[in-house]
Parts: sequence; C-alpha cells; structure tokens
Amino acid sequence: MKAPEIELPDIEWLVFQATSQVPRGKVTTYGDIAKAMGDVSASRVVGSILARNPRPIEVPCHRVVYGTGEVGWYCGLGKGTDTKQRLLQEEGVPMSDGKVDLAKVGFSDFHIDPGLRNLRERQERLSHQVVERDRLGRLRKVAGLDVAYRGDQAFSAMAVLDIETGSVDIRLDRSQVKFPYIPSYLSFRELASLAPLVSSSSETLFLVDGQGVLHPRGLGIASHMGVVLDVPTIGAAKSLLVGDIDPADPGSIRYKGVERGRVVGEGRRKLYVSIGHRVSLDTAEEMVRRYCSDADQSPLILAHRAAERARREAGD
DNA sequence: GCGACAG
DNA sequence: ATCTTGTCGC
Repeated sequence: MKAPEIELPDIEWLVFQATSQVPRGKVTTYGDIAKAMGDVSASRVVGSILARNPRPIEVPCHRVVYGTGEVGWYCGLGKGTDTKQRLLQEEGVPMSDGKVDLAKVGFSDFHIDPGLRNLRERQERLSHQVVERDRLGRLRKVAGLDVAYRGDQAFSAMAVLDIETGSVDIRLDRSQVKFPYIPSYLSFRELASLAPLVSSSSETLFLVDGQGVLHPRGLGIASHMGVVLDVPTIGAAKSLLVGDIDPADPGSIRYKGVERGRVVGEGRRKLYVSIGHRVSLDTAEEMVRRYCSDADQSPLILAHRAAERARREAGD
C-alpha cells in the first residue's frame, strides 16, 4: 500500500531557526525550544540536534543551556563546556559557579511554527476514528511489523504468517528517515517506512511494535496505522509509554482510570498489548497469546530479525 | 539526586 | 532505536 502523504514539520530546521533567534547576551534552554515547537517532551531531541550543529556561527548553540542554568556541552556530548562558558562571557552573559541566571538573561520569545502542536491535534482528531470492536474479516494471515535504523536509513520488515499453512512470507523496504524519535510521536517517524509494506486486507491482522490506544492521545503507531490504512491492528510494545499495571490484576494495564491494555508473556518476553484498530482488547490479547508465544513463529520477532538483518547487511 | 516517556 | 566495554544474572 502506498505511503500516506503526511506533511511533517522539519524538526531540525525548527531547532536551528529557534536557536538563531536567541540574541547576543541572552540564553535559552533546550526545554524552551521544545516548548516553542509545541511540546517540552522534545527537549532531548533538541539537545541531540544541537550536538550535531554544523554551523556554530550562524546557529549559536552556545546560547542554549540546561533548565538548571548550567551551560552543559558545546557542539557534542561531553565536549567544550569551557568554550561555551567563554563564548557566553564574551557576549556579556553573567555567570557564577558555571551557571547563568535564567531569570535575568533567559530568552524564550520565539517565532517559529509549533509543529508538534499541530501533530498532536492530528493525533487527537484521528483517535476519534479508532474502532475498538472486532471488525475483522475471515482471518487468514497475521503480520508483524518492525523497523531498524542505520543513520538516516530505515529498514522496515513485515513477516506474514499464513494461519492455515504455517508458512511465513517476509517483505522488506528501505526508506529515508524524515522525523526524529520523540516520545509519543513515534508514528510520525515510522509510519512512512511501514506503510509501503502493507496490503490492505481485512483477512490480515497487523501486529505493530509499539502502542495502540495506550497512548497520551489514544493514537500510538498501531492505531495510527490502522486508521490511516483502514486495516485491523494490534499494538504490542516491549515497554510502557503511559499507564500502570493494575495492582489488583497484574495482567491489566490502566490509564486515566480505565483498562486500556493487557500484559502478555513474562520477563524479557513481556509485551504490553493494546487495541490498534478494528479489534477488541480481548481479541488483541488472545491473538498475541496465540501467535507470539513461540519465538520462532512470532511475526513480530521474525519481522524484527528481518529488519535487523537488512540493516546489518546494508552496513557491508 | 530524582524521575524517566513506545522505538 | 543505535553505539559499545565490560559486567551481571540465569
């Protein structure tokens, strides 16, 4: 299936644009730039983008510091704290104990596009289209999807298990990454790499490595994919994004006061399962129990291995 | 030091 | 997720 034409904000460009707006003699924080983009949870990605800033003159990343006032690193993790402090002092930024006074020299009056706020609104709008009841055809195949990365190359894989014959078909794709990993925005990074692998069919159930509705806006990658491609999906993640294990029932995950997920498996093999689209929670749990218990037959694990293998072989 | 948020 | 050495646990 063709990848949906998703307009994505250029996060790297927004970060460079915001950083360039910090005037001489002032500083801002990684969190303030993230807030200007629409979500403070992008703070870490702001740091990782500025750590690779190729133009330290045009993009004055020395004016971006920690929220504590500590100046942090300059042009790369673990590098150049002394250079950063010297540059700021030369610009007239007062410092004591290696810290700046953000109340005095803090700047946060950015004029950039709040790209992440727009994406959040899209998630909220699409979340209303999620169908949380069983709307499957006669189930013939169960597919697992996963992505591996090498630099800005994405290697996506889909393992399709034929329920009747037990045979497994592997499909691969390779694409350019156009969006960073930001918690709760995973689908904007990975969906474009997964969609080309998917053929629309209500006879195939898709298991996605990530959350379904167990998500702050009810639209993890499994639900996002299900709604956009109109296919039945289940979210099966190796760790929790939101929600808590029910103290009264360790197999149940609650979020905002309601059951939104189930725990399947034990130890390292544990999966946090939630509705993706067109599947009930009971069915989601049952399907993961049925098709993911055997590691050598699990479509998710086979897809993971296939993507990882493609990534490794591309490295030569 | 604490808290920690899929991949 | 990826990078990456030595270390911890089954």
